[in-house]
Amino acid sequence: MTMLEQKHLALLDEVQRRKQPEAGSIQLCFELLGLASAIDRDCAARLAPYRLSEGKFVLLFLLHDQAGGLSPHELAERAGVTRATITGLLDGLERDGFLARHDDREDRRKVVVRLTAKGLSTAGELFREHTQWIGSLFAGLDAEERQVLSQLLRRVWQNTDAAANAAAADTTVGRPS
Amino acid sequence: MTMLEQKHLALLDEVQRRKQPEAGSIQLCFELLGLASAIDRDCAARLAPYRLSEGKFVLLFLLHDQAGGLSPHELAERAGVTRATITGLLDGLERDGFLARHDDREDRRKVVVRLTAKGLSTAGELFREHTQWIGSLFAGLDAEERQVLSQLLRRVWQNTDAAANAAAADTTVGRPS
DNA sequence: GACCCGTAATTAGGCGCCATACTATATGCC
DNA sequence: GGCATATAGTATGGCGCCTAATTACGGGTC
Repeated sequence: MTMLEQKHLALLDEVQRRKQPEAGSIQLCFELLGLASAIDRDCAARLAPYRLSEGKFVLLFLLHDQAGGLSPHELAERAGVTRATITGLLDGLERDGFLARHDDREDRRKVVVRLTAKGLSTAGELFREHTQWIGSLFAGLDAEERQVLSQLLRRVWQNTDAAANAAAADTTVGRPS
Repeated sequence: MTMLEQKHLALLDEVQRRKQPEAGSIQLCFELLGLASAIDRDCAARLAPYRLSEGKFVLLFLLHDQAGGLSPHELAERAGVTRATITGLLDGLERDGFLARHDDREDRRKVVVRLTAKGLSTAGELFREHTQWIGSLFAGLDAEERQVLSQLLRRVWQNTDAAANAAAADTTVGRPS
């Protein structure tokens, strides 16, 4: 069994047929992407019975220890998505009874989002399940192997645009590395 | 700079605060997912100037050496998405002049999709660019390191549902592993 | 108090993906 | 021939994400 995705097979075939020197890198890249997709799919499948998506789960988690609630704005910042996206996720979560929106009495532009009892218990339950599941994915690797994997991933990440942009920001604000 | 995504930071913080034993695995998992997302984002950014998405690029590639064209059905199979998804992608690609739909004279249910000249040249150009770019991501790793990374990824993949399902299918059809 | 500007949240519209339901055509069986 | 069934493609509606536009409110300035 291959861990590659269907869409990548044709690409890889062609690269290998042409005997291009990048073939090894490309297969490796597709293995990495395929594994990440498989993990995302598993995650979605685990959350689906609760009528939750990964994005919604993150909101539940962000709210689980905030007795005073959070505003959509804060949720957007901490989840790393736009406020517009938060609006849509909150709509679904409110519809399904996981949380409620309340008016902020001090600043009438604001909304305060708080979990319901259902939301709170679901968040706790899922948090435990979720961490155990992820732990089980990497259960086969010992501490040293995990360290090696982390280092290799980090070195690849250095070549992405995200890293390049971070480095550029670094040189303009602080010192060049 | 961290390669973790915003949404993962809060989760990871909480796990570490609770000193759960899975903390190392979870950080590693999030590094893996973050790298994959960074690669996907870079890919999307590279294709955006052409008004293409990754899904559309795959279709262009699948068609680039098919002088006789392919049907939406075949495209769906080879790309690993549903026919409905193909319809949407084709709509966009046809609108932007990369390809055209023709009626099949032999089977009037069928449609034959063929690249235009523009589609053909774009596909060729992008295929070269794309493979070089992926090669550059992994340029920092030598053959042995790539091998190690591949093996580690594969061992993690063994613990996903995809692998479990593949194994189950195996035992029903052929011999247990 | 009227004005401008910034901020909070939402709406509107787009994209890519999905599952489901529908239409048209082909094909096998009686 | 006539009908059931399968297949090809599409339409519809949902989700998560985005950007841009809109609406409501707050706070400063004159």
